[in-house]
Amino acid sequence: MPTIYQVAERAGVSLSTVSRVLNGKASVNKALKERVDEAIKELNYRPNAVARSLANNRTDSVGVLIPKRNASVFSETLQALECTLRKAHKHVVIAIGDPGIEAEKEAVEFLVSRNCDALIIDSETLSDEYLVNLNQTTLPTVLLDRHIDEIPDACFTFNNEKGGYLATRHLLELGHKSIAYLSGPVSKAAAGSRLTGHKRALLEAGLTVNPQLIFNGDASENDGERGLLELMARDLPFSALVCASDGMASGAIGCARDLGMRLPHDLSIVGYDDMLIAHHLHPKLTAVHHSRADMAAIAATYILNKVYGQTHHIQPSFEPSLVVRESTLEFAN
Amino acid sequence: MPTIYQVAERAGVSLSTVSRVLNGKASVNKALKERVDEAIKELNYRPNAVARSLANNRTDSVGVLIPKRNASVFSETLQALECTLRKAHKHVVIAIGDPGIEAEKEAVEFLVSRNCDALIIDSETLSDEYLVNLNQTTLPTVLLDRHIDEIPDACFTFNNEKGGYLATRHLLELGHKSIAYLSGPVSKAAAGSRLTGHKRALLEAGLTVNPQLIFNGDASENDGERGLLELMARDLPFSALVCASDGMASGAIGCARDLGMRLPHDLSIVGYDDMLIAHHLHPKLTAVHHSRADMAAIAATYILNKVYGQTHHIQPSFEPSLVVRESTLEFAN
DNA sequence: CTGTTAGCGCATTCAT
DNA sequence: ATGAATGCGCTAACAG
Repeated sequence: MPTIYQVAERAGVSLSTVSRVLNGKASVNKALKERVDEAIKELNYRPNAVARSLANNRTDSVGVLIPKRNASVFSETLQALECTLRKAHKHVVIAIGDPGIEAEKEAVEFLVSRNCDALIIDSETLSDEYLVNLNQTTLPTVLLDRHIDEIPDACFTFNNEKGGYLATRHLLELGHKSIAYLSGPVSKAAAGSRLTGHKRALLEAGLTVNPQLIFNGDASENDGERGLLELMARDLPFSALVCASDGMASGAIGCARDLGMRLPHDLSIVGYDDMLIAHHLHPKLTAVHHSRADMAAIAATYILNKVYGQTHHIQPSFEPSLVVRESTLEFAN
Repeated sequence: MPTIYQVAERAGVSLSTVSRVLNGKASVNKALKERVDEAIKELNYRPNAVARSLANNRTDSVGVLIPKRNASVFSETLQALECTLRKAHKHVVIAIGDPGIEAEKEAVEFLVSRNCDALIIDSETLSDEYLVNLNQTTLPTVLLDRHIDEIPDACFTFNNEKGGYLATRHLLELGHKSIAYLSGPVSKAAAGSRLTGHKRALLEAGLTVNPQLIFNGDASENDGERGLLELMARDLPFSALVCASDGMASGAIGCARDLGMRLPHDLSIVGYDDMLIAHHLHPKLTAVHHSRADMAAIAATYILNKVYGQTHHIQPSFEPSLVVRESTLEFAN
């Protein structure tokens, strides 16, 4: 590997001059510049990124912490991040969080020890305090799918309330009057907001919120099944079901089929997230969709602006929308 | 950030001594070592990875080129790679290949320019020649899911022939005599091998290979549907169908259902890959399974051994296996 | 076993 | 506009 010295020698200039044409900040005599460019080509010179990093205290890398969980979210997020960052000549160093707060802290440590210029973190388990501190004292950090009051600018979240609202309103518009709800853990903001949106739609339509029609579970397929069974055991009739995740919807669909129900005739179901499986379920799942890719791209752009002084335009919001497929049907009395 | 000098000063030793206790290669007087350790703790010193890289010409990073395609493969591969590399204190820099040979070359260039110590490449489009040259002249490189004769050690592939064989034998064991086959592009080694395995199973069972029962398509869902329709149009009865990918199986299942067939009674179907969707399809898909995670982990371990002089044991092979679910049934005449 | 010294390749003062 | 000198933080000879 040739160094900047050899380029300088071949071009008959000092290394400072080479450095200048390389970085293009200071101006250089045209003739010299050409000689340098030629030398660079002849030697097939490539600047050494490590040396450059040491000299200017910057690695042009951003660390991404992302948990294992589901494949769709994982790949959509990562692909969007990498794509927008690489276009800006930044590289992404990944750390995949094993579950557990200690493991995630370790992963962050790892990223920090790698001298990343910034961090993009998708974590539910790390504490607010830790993240705020990280962002303020160690490294510029942005958060995916999470909100912390102290650092609003660094947080990117979906409008879950609206998503919950859209799901339920769709069912209402189809004429359903009795709508059950399979909720994720309300201790998590996202699940709570979705439920809030659901209730708002109900109230707006002049209906009342009946707690007997709401099941609280985690977001798993298993709890989708459990939830449907329990709701039916409560013996309150309902013709439609909103699931706070595609996984729950999948579980509910399987359960309904086992119970001999015909879908969507006997029960309309809407899911949430619109991941790959929504399309593969039968009937194909009507679901609330939001784009992780958009969120990731915007978060990355924010980093580009803030940390690297670029000035991309940031489109401010990404709203959920409803994708209507085959799992919902007009209410037929 | 404290430097090694400050640690040396505080401990009252030279920076070499600090470096020695840090790297633990040369031996250091116990008392001195303790003073150094203490100073490190007091200052909360962290060695600067960039400076270290510059000094020893090594970044402890491995570049991973992986194409966009499907989420399951993407995340499974990446997670396994990252996990095994991070345990060894190596970090992974990712480049996600946009389709196209030029884009992938650019991505490799990007990784190389980042001074990765090694490359792990999952690409179908880059030419053998390019990859061999890369591995031999630029950087140690391993290939995922691809074989090149010139560099056998650097290639990690599945036993696709066996997988195709297993799929068909399963059907034969269930009593099926007339088995159709939806093939991926036979120009690709993997698809070709699977088909070869299918034929071997047929021949072994004393049956003949009927080209009329074989459809050649890409691996897409669409071609699953197209394939089934075309096979049926050929008017040769068959009671079972092997699909060379889960995607094709998904398409075939949807198509069969649209045709009013009852699955698996009217047609047994087996898929290949056993990705997430296999579980979500209805009926749940019986499929050939192989572990991308295992392959990725082994490839990473190979790098650890070869590039970083570690001596992990490499379990030599990862064989496909058949996961029987609900989409195959005994042949009932 | 320990300290001194000289790079690793580049960016960046500071003179000129 | 150009070149010489210095330093980024660390490792690795080398000498003692």
